[in-house]
Amino acid sequence: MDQQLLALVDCNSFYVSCERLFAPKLRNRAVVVLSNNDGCVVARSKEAKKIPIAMGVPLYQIKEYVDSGRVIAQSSNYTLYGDLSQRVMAVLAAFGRSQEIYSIDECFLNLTGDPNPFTTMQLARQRVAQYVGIPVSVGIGPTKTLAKLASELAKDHPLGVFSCPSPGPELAAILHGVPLSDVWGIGARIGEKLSDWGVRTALDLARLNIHRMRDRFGVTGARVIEELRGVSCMDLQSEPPPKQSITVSRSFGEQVTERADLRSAIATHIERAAEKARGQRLCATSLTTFVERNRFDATAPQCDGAYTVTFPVPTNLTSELLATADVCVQKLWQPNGRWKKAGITLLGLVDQDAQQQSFLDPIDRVRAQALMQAMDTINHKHGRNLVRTGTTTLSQRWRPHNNRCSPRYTTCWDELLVLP
DNA sequence: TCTGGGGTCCTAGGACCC
DNA sequence: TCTGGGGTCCTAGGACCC
Repeated sequence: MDQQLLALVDCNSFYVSCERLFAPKLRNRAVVVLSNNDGCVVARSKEAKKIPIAMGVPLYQIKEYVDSGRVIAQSSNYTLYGDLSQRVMAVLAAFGRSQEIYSIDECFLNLTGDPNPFTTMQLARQRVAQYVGIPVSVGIGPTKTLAKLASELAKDHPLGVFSCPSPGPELAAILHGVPLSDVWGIGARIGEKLSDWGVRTALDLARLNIHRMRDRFGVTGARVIEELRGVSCMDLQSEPPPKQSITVSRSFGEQVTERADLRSAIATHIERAAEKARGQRLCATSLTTFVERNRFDATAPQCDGAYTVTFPVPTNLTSELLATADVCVQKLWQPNGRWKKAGITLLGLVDQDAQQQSFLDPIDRVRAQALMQAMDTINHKHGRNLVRTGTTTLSQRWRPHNNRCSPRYTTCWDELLVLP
């Protein structure tokens, strides 16, 4: 069995690269792509990173750069990015045994057994550039975490591909140069706490006592250490796992205080989510509506809230989902509320086609059992071939303990047939 | 004045059941 | 007055990712 070998392919400044395909004047310039309402920066070109412009900064904070022409700010076009992403992924799929599409601009490839992984990835890079026109960086390593880390190093590498050495002094030297915050899975919070322990670099983390990490940060923390040591804890998933939730949310352009405005926004989000669910052939068991105040405004009254409605039968029908809007608004609205954001999440997703099945299964089971009993009894008594027919109805059973309903099936026998 | 949107996983604690 | 322990389900909240 070959030692596992993975590659992480990452599109460079993906949204900016997409925009550059159709606007050559954006090349070699500092470019940023903005979020939905042109609110803040969600992508930066290499030149913009150098200035530096931080990820996520609001547009007004870099207004001077934009006004002076030093930085070009571009509105986003997610349909375009989604389309180009599919093309990039399709080209890359041919270069590994299997592929896991991790995000819109990244995928893992399984290179296990490839005698020349570095050459293969150089070719992959060329092909993507040739067929789609998007520049990519490739990191190669024995675990996802190391491949990811290598892909960051690849961005500064002239060949655009970087291969992680096997665990040993050479790898240790590399990890020593990587700040903790660049390690996949270590965010701001955990990074800060680890810093208090004197852990500053990826090497410090790889050498940390794993039990200490496990006690303080759980299994996810311990996994990061193992992966940095070359022990794979995260498998490549070539089949995308089934979706668990669908969210639609938006910030308001300006604060909302009116009940009707809140209802209107929620209704719009529900309609959009219903479309998404039907598009993916999924039905929801529950719908959560949430509202938030402006978290940057300390004077805003506390009016955050969430309310969940559970459906007796999973649904993706706009009308059925929309019917919950009024009760949600009623629960969440308050006289002095000033809201900045509203959204809805569909949860408990089940396959639309399988849903029909699971809905019928219990009925069939009940019916079949009752039928067999009835037939046994009658046929035993009368020595004849008898069978009963009837209707099965679905009703709800209230569960006070968790404020939910569960389905109840009732069968009503109404006919006695004699079989020939 | 102006600050995105969509996900996942893990854990702790409460309620319930046997 | 005494009043178990183990398992499961559910939810809220925290942390992370792109």
